[in-house]
Amino acid sequence: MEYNFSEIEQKWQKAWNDANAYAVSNESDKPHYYVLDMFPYPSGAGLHVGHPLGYIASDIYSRYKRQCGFNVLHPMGFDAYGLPAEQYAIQTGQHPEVTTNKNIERYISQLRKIGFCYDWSRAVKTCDPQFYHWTQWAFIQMFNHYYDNVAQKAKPISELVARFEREDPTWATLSEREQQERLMQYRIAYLADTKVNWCPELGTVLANDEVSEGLSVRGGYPVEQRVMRQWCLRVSAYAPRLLEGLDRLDWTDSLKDTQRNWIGRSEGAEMQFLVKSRKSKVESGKSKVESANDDFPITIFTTRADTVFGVTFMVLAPESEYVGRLTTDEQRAEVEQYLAWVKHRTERERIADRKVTGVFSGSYAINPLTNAEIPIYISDYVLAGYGTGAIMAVPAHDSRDYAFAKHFNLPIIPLIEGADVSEQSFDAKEGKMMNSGFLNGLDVKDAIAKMKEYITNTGIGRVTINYRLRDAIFSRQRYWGEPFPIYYKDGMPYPIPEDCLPLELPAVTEFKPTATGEPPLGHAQVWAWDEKNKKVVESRKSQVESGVYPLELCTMPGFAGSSAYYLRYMDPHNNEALVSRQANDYWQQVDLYLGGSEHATGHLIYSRFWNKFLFDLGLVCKDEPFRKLINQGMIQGRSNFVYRYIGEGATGNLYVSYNLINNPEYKDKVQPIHVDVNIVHNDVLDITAFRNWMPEFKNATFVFADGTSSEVEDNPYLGAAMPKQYICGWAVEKMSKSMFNVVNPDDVIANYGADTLRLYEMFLGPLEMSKPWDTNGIDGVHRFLKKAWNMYETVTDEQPTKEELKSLHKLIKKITWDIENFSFNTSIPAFMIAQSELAALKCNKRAILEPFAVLLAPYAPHIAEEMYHRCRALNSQLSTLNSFVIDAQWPELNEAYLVEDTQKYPVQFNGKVRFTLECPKDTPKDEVEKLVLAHEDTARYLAGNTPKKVIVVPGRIVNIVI
RNA sequence: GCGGCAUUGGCGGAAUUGGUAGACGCGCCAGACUUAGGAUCUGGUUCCUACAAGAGUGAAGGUUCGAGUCCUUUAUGCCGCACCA
Repeated sequence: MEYNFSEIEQKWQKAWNDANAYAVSNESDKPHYYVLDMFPYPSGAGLHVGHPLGYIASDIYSRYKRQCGFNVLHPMGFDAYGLPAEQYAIQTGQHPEVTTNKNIERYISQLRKIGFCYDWSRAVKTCDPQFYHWTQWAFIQMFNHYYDNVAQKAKPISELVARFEREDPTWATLSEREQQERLMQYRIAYLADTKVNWCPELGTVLANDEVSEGLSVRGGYPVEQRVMRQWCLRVSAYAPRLLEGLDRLDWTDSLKDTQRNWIGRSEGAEMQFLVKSRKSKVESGKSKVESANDDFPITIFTTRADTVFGVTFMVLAPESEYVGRLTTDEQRAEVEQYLAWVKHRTERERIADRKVTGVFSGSYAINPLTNAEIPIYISDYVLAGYGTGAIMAVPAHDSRDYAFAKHFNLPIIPLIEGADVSEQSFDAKEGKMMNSGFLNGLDVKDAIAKMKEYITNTGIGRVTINYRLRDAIFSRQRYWGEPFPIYYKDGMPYPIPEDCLPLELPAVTEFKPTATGEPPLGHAQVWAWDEKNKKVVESRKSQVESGVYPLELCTMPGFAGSSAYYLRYMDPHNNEALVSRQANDYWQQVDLYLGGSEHATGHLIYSRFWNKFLFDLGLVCKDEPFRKLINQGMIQGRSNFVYRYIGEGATGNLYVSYNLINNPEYKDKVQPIHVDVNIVHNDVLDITAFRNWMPEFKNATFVFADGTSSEVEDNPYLGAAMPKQYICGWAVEKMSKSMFNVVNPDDVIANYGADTLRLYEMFLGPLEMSKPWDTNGIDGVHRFLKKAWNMYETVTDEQPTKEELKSLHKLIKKITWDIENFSFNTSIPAFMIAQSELAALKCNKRAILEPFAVLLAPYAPHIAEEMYHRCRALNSQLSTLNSFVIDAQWPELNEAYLVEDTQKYPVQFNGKVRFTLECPKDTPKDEVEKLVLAHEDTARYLAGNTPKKVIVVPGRIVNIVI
């Protein structure tokens, strides 16, 4: 019987669907297991073969866990808010919701064809009001909480208010507005004027992880710096816990390192440098006596406290609050010119052009250790966002300070013995100190410690830890995102009551910013908050009636919806809470999370932050969301090329086969042209399809692999002509439309079936590695399924032989190990070997074939399901379609057959194998040694010598050193 | 600059704890069956070599009875971060 994959796959997909076979309950006596894929953004291009790689792996693991008796939560959903749908809306006027829903439909139909065991009843999409209800709700909680740095957890803002009332007598004297402004500095979700990444082309701000090398990650448009009033999330407050939490996670080291790097903890010290009042300096006798009151301290952060003796100047970031205060009248014009220049530079220019720039402020500070007067400069190599935005410059031991000192001709004092700083700085933290007062002679590490002690004792500073991680900017001047549940009264933000959620995204007809430069929500007719009646009303009413206030016009960024979606799957239809206590207690956390490593510094930080916040509020039971995480590699494209002849007499119509392009007559006379990989099979071009592909190839002629141009080979037999082969070249490139190398899983499924696609994606290589999609091997995998299928032609109830059982048990052991270790690629060879062994034994016994199908089921569920039922059909009582492979338990290992009764020991003399000793498998090491020495071959090879050493390895080998 | 990962036949890749390197698949070669076909089956296929023998996991050292695997140095490629004080 033919392996009719499309019939089998359709039959079982329908059966699973009709029986609701993969619906999961929150109430079960079984142990729980939660397997999650990073949900996709449904792009207009649909899925290509790279997308399902991780989904297939997680599906295999889910099915396996289910077969092992676990209650497995394995959901899928859609990250539905995002820029592409909105950009498309701006261009076409098509509402993003329409486009998004269309794309989601397409994704679902593509995913269904691959045969995943998702519980579709739990599907979520972030743009659904029932879903973003809880995104908005979480935001309100963040607004209503502050981070208590002593307790290291979030606490209600009311507690902070109570503390102010109790401890701060000035609190009561503040106006409502002043109080609110003060609280704003503590809230976890807060409004602040911050320097943001502004992308003029997209008309919105972007978070740091959404910008790469001065360009937006989506679209690649230039990004500039701007100060704007924005919603921010106090992610930085959680930096210590985000860092420390990594130690308890089962993630790869590289991903943990990426996060550690991004969080960027550095131990150091803050120190105060007193700025000499310039007035008293410039003119001491003339005006009234300017006292030391005019002196003020600037705080700097350093990790090299040991180098204070070498500080010869200071540098402030151009955005530093001290700049205005420090600039002297004489320097003001120059400073302002510099500030203007810095401001107009885009981030990209700043990165590309790293020449030394800066300006003297006119002021001097006092080095607290040497009492030397040191000039204060302003330069954009000091970042406002890191540390205090001010540094002490040690040119001898910091390369950036060194370059600056050389440029401005500032003194350089070497502090480490033997360090030559005439050409470059000595940055390494090693060596013995000199020119450093009481630090002289100490090793750098000891000097740092001693200086920290000194700083603490004298009170000129304090030991502190600095983090690179910054607060997340949470406002987007965009339409297609979650609206903020916030309205403004007297310019101050207030959350709308929780029982009024969700605050639904209003309809608009224009997706561009308004004429006055407001975000697109400014176009909404109905977008104002009636405080008394607790409802959204027409925008214009806020102008006239009292009690009606404008609503926030920004929306939330993409990561808002994806930060807690894994919790929602636990309890997706709950209208009372994000997730019920009971559901959360049952599922606990995501046991296995699969997705790309590109989310390392975005989604995976934000999710952990969000989860920790909810944990602080006692709403979730685990403080980390994802216990084990695996990054699947990217699937690159494998492009194919034809080679157009452009040499002498070229007509532009002649294409040379790849194997010939280095021949003298064609070398450097051909031009590679991308050809659609879908009309190439195993690098052989389908000539007819090529001619029909595009008009310019309609009259194409070829030099075929054999070097001739005639399309028909002389045929010694009568009849049909033999088509000749044109070989294409290839290269690994990004999978994209313009390279004509996009492979759609639908096409693979149509030609080979979903089971072949699943198996082949796994066979391609290790899950975590990047690899090109190369269809050349797919036939081999498909052939395996066909051969396996043929074994189920007739199934008998005969007793299996020992050999057959051994083959099966070897397979059970291997597949179990593979799945537990996510080594899916090595399973396919194991199946192939077992299949060929069983076929050689002509095995058609149910006792073997039924477990074989069970083992295959996670990888190729449709064919396995059919095989399984063919086995069960032997017994008519079991032949109903109501039981599925998923009900069958993973086969138990039978140790008796797994291991051979005898063990073979290859015996080596000085590394060369001379004979093989066979003995009972449990023979102890020293017994093996005795048997080897007693062997007749041993005596022959020893030839009277005594062996120096006999090594019996627990595995197999016996090594004799003569 | 800092951090991480990789490097094995013509190709993708196996080798799970340091123990017969090259599993399995592709491709290629030979054969079988066939009114020749992009079907199926069988055998072969790291390199060098007529054989025997030898060499061999980017390179060079080291540890070990034994190294693709561990250590040191180094080369190349990929990824992440980057005036982070």
